[in-house]
Amino acid sequence: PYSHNIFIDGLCKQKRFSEAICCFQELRARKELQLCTVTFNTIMSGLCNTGYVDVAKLFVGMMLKYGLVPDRFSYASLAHGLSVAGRTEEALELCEDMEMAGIEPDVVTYNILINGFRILGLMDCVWRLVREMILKGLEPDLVTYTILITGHCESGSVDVGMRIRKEMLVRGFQLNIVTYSVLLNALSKQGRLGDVNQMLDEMKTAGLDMDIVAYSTLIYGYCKLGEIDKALQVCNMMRSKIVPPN
RNA sequence: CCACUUUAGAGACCAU
Repeated sequence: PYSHNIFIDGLCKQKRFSEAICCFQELRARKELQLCTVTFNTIMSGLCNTGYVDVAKLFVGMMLKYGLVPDRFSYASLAHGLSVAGRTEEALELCEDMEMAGIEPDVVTYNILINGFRILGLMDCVWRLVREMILKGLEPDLVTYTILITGHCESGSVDVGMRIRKEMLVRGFQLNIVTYSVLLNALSKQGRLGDVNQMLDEMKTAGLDMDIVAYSTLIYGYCKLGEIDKALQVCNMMRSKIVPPN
């Protein structure tokens, strides 16, 4: 029953928007299949992830004409598009509109905005939002923490990043491969081989599988650390495994 | 271990 949405999503994810929109128009012309909010969300999300936020916004007007109301997915897609474009203030306003429309911000909403301010390097705004979400009874999740670590590592304080990692462990969070990749990247850029090895030990203990980004990060990191033989070793290890492409 | 849509990580390439 959702095959048309799945199809449009596939086209969007391959950035084949003209075909996606063709398909969309065809659905629009054929009355028996109803366009629904998900159909619009799929297109908008695809556009937003490709930098066409303003085009995506046009679809909001269109969906309203169809009597469809944007849901939290619609708002999240747009807010994300704005955030990664460095337009986090606009994203913030959009989320306020969402709240006015009766949709409460959730962890994803906050993560999007927090990441937006992280991209702008505004860590004070980042923390302001973290405090705000906690006050609203929302718990920062693994994604939130990863953004925080990324932000601090980027702004030069890998130690703060490591402290947040410790905080996560204390609070019972299992770091995942993304979080470790962030740390590996920052630590090797800082020349902290000892810490890199400690993280690798932790990952092994936790039974985490390396993925393609982690491998690439580690190979690059070892090269930066001057450990070319280690880098080659990782290359060979990677070759002997099946690593899903991204 | 999964079936319609939203959030976090690397490098390379290209452009500037």
